Amino acid sequence: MVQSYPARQHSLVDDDDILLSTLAVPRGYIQSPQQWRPFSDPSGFCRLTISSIALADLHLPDLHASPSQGHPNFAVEEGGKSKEESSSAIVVTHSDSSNQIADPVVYKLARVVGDGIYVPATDDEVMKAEDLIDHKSSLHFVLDNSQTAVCTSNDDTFDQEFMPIDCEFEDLLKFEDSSTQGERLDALADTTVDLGKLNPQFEEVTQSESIPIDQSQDRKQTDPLPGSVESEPLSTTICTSWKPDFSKLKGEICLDNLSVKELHATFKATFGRETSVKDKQWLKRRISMGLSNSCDVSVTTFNIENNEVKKKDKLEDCDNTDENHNKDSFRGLEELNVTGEVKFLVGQSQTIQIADHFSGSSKSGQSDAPKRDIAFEDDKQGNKRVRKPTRRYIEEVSDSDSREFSGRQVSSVRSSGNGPRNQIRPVHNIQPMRRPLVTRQDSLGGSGVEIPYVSRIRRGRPRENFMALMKFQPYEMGMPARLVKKVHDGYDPQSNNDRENQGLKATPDIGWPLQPELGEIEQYSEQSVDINNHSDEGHTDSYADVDSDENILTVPTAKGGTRRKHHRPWTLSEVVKLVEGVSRYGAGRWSEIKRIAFATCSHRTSVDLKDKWRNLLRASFVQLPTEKGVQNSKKHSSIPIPAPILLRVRELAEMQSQVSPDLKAVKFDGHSGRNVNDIKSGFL
DNA sequence: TTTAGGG
DNA sequence: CCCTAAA
Repeated sequence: MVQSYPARQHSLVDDDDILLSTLAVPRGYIQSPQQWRPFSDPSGFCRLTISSIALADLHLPDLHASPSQGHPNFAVEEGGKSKEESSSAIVVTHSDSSNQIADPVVYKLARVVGDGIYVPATDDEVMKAEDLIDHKSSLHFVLDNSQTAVCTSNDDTFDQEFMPIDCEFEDLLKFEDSSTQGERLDALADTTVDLGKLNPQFEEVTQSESIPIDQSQDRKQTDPLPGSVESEPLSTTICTSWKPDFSKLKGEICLDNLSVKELHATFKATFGRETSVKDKQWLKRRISMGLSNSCDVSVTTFNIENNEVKKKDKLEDCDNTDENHNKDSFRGLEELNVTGEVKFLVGQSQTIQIADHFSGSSKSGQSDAPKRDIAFEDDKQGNKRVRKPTRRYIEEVSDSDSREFSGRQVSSVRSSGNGPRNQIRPVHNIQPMRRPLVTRQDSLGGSGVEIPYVSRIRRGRPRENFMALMKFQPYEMGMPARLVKKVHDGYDPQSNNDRENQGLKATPDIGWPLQPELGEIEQYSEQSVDINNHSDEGHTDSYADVDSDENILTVPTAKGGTRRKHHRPWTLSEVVKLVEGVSRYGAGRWSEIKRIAFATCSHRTSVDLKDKWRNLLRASFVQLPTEKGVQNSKKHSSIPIPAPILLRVRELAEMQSQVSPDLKAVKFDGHSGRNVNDIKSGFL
């Protein structure tokens, strides 16, 4: 199948061009002209992956090296009209003269010609760009650690970029139960960086240790939250008027020491709005979330120093709640619509600290040893520190939980799994309350030996959801230059491969640079989060173990019916992601799309994507004529696909000439002329 | 292993 | 979604 669209964007993000493509620019640094959509990732960095521009000679490490001290001004200007044109972009950065510590790196301009060749910008272009930048102050932001950030707010889609909220992490989100919230919040204030959670390899190591026997008890010993936790922030937050004032957020924040009043101030600085909540814990938690922007690295380590863990008693809380905390961060995201600029700022400070934390000891965070050390330091301080439940553990627990939900006890042994997942799946009837040691039965020698399932080392490709983990590990981005360099040099040959796949790629490949025409659809990325929440809420538990055994064939649905276990309805956000993926990579590059856009979805194989696309295609041509809104009348149980998305699908299909002739016939019925602009006006 | 296509 | 052929 022939796909032809201008300057395939992915040429910018392909592995070979890491340096070119993974420019990590603190969010907020880029004024994005209409058609350019910077990537962003939860750590707060944007990846500039613009269809027609590229940055050459980037000193990526340098950019990271001085995160919180000062940044180069960074500006993007658009010179051409359409992205098809060979020369449409100019990118200029220059040192911020107002800040001595400003990053001295000067980024060169480059253009990407249609065929993907990078062409250094001419002096003329550079000058032109600089001129623009100098005279249009709106084009660039001056973001110091203490200066005002200009918010791109609603005219931009920064706020609505895809966040990897759904999929696996959704599951995690749902896994918590309300009884844990109070404690989580408590723990948050002194949470420590949970490395293990962030690094599967670390998991492998640590899981051989004892595992928290009783998780739920610990959770309950803290006081519950004031009931407003989930609802309060929701009500007021709208991103359009969202303008945080970072001038109040300086460097390190120790939320612990703040009074309620100060917390309020911080809150406002963080979220750009007032809060009436007086609960200190809540405030701290909220702010932390806002600041941490879903980075799993626990927020409130803001002033952690030298691996010092302040209160070890709370550490234990943290043990049991870090995953919840993690979820919470996400939930915070969903609710608060926390976006961009906050992330960035905090991403910076966080990054720095974490980098400090690790510099020297863990090259890129991939090797076991350093991490183990760090984690065990905690152990030393906290005597009998209960092992943190690792991500996998959580997954397992949720597995067993949902099994119980569906009224089945799974004791079967899958001695020889057919999929990667089976390799790491413990087979015991896992219950949070009683589980001395997780083992799995192995088929070694056919004798069904029980071994700590931890000991099995992942082979071959890393877990797909590994990237999800890596994503929330901003320290990768903030590593001192030398460390980053190591990565690039393939410092550690052993994990070099992994590193390429996860370390470098995972961090940037998170969001989608949205294309202009897709502006409308972006609406749904946000909305879809809601949809996910609401529609899935009821039976999330059932989903939690979706990637578990096939033993369970059906799951009860909210409506009382049953659904096949392995059928997970596509959420709107997933659909949007898919559409985006297709638009970027082209239909057919399913594995690419899978890897990039659905990195967090361990389900949704590339085949699934393909299938879904096929369906979408069909749907788009079949029901497009029915005009907007009407298609909701479908009796289908699946979610209705909003017309704009379908239109987009059709567009893409036509663009990539993958429209089957018979479908094509349908499309000529008066609406075919509609272009995206029409849609926009019609819908927004 | 990935993709395309049928079931 | 699953399965399989083909690349």
